[in-house]
Amino acid sequence: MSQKQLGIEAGFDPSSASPRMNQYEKGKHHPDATTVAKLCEVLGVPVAYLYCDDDDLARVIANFSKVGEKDRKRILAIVDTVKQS
Amino acid sequence: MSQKQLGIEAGFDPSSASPRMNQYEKGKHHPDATTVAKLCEVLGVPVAYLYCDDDDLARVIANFSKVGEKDRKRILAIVDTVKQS
DNA sequence: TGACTAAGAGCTTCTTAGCTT
DNA sequence: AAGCTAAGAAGCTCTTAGTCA
Repeated sequence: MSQKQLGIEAGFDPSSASPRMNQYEKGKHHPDATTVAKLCEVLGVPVAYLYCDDDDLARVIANFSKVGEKDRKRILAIVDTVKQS
Repeated sequence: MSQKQLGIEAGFDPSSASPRMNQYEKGKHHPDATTVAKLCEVLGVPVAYLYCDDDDLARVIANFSKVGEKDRKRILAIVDTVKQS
């Protein structure tokens, strides 16, 4: 998928979708939270995944919604063993 | 902790920390990603947690770094059973 | 066709100077 | 002290117009 096409599918004005996406990808400008959410939806990635710098946690975020109900409950049972402060 | 104090600890100019934080909390203005990261660091919350609208996944994100090494590996083993596309 | 960039119009936030509880 | 707001200064992005491979 081209930069331009991704922007168009995220709802950008088609006439400026190409430079806009390029400015984001090259780090010249930064998309706001709403724009990030739209791009993630098009790409099928959870927004939280982008804001995660722990590789292990990133794997969990990316796949949590794809595991079965039983496995989700097993994971929740594990994290719920943590003592709340 | 006061709004002002939180902003100061995140590195804002003390003379404008109070209105800035208030504008964020009341939704008048929106902090950029760098600012969000600093505020999360002060609050001890993973940034990914804020960008998560799935309550179950939010619990996992909030506590993943607090479970023991053995349990982290158990969780990773579960999510790694998902077939990659 | 697709990736990329400069420059300015337009829009947003940050700061100042307050008021209110 | 803490929460909150208006309004302008300061800063950023979005659009236009274009180049390069």
